[in-house]
Amino acid sequence: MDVDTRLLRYFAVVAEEGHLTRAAGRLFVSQPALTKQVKQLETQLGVELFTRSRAGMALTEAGRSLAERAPAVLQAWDLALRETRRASSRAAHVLRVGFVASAANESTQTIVAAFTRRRPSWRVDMRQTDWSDPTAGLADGLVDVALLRLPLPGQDQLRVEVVLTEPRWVALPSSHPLAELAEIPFQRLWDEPFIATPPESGWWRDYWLATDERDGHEVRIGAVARNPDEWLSAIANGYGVSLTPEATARFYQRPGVIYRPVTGVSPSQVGVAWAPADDDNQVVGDFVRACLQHRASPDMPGG
Amino acid sequence: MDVDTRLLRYFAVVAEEGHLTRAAGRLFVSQPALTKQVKQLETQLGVELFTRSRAGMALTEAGRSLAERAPAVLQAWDLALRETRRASSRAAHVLRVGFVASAANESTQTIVAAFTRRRPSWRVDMRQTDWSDPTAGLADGLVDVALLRLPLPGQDQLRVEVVLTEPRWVALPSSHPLAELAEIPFQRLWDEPFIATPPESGWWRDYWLATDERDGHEVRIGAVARNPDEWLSAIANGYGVSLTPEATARFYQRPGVIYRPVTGVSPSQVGVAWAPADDDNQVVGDFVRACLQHRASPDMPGG
DNA sequence: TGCATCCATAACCTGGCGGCATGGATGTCG
DNA sequence: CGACATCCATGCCGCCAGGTTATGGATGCA
Repeated sequence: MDVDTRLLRYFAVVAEEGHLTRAAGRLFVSQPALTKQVKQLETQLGVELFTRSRAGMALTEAGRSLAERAPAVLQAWDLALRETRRASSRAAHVLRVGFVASAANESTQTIVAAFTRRRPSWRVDMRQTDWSDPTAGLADGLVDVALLRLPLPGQDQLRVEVVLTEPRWVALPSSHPLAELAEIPFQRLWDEPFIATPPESGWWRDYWLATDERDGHEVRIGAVARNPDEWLSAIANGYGVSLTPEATARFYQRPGVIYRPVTGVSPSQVGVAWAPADDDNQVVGDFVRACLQHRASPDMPGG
Repeated sequence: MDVDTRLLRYFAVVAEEGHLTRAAGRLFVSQPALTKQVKQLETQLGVELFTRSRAGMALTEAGRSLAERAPAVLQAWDLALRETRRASSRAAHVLRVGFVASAANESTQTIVAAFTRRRPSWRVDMRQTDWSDPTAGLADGLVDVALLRLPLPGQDQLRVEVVLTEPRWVALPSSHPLAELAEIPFQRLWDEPFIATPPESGWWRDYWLATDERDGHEVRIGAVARNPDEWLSAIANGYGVSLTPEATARFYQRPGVIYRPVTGVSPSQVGVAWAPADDDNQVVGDFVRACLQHRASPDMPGG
């Protein structure tokens, strides 16, 4: 008998939540859709997985059994998926490089050029992810190596080398009163609403809100942005301000948004990261070396 | 990303066969359907799995990677499926007993009655499968224990106890010339067309065609039947004759079909079988004991 | 009694899967 | 050299299954 892994994911979430309605929310589908899917799974299996009540959905014995084993199925598929994609890019001499918007700056082209000199037969496939995944797809095996903003959650599961360090600035609506200052003490921003990355990004979100550097002061979220366009629009609309790497000031000029240096917040770093499984991967190694070479002589592309 | 396990099965078969057309045959789908499914899998993965040529489909590197891991996914799902169903019937105090049509005879009710005396709180769920699966669902984990016709393919992966032995008879169209004999030497049937079980039943099919007892004589297939109704119709229609257990003569009387003893073919056995994993399952054990008790005193249901 | 919170059901729309028929490429054989 | 066989791909169509919105039914709470 066949199943769609989607059904198993649905089931797993419902089992975990214990509520159809809440699970539907987490899965971004309507509650009737989930009702039908769960029912269908039960029909296909010929087994009751939940006992329904107004209080929610409780697992039956059979449901518990499935809930125990479904994750293994999903993981097996996930592994197959990642390894297949990895094999594909490898065979095509394509290095998949993930990056988050804020990590891409002038250095990127220099690094890629240096890598291409080391591996002339290889092509670099740059893949940008939105800010819900600070690992830029590395954690999911979607890329072989990634240019990231440090620090980030899950960092200790990855190999990381620092490529460069730069101060954090702030982006403000150009009409903002503080825009008149040439340089802004962070404390002056404590009561401003901030534009935040999505909650899925974990404490990376907190890092860019600098929650640790507010002396206990509560942070106000003015809006959530998943990518530079949403972010720039939110700021230009006056929904809030946002810390950002200095390089952003050069890369994302837009009417209505201005950038200012900030004092009183720690600097940010760009790092190159890869999976421990690729420690012996010479191609990944060459890309990392290209990054480190850049670190040594950032102004000399031919370095 | 989600997949239907069906897609993975399709892929695995195509990978194994190396030919879309042949794989389609094995999977009982049309070749265009397979073409589309494989393409879709490739699109979803964003990866080429095969290199097409007029000679067939050859796996790419990525395809090989997937072909290595897909079986693990399918097995994980298969295990989850079986264990869930097992948990369900166990929790409901239901013993799932599989049987093939020809194995069910007078003994069945006696055995079930004896089991019920041993386990009054348990219900027996009798599940008949068609003749494409001689294990009556035991191999697929659809049942906990099965009443089968021995011998059968895969027998050595199962625990088996013989319940009874009976001669094989032949079923003929009533208008058949040989019907006038009170007893038919098997050799007289060598040139008759035979009704066969489906090919999926493996050499169980050959056993009921008695291919080993024809002295090398080629067997003629007159029709294929998956269940008693198809079988009786085929015989009544004159498509062929068929060996069958003696008990069938009592259970499946129908106008146009007669039964005669046959000399020169080995007898057949009814066995009870269970999965080695259930060696310590006391409920399965009780059912087996009920069968063996029946073997000791078949005429005394209370025995 | 009115409201909130669950899950189930109904009606509807759409996309995907399967089938058949057919096309295109490429060896093989008379 | 042309007819044929053998692959896989494509176009078209019917149908089902998944999703959505709106609504109903049961139950606990203020």
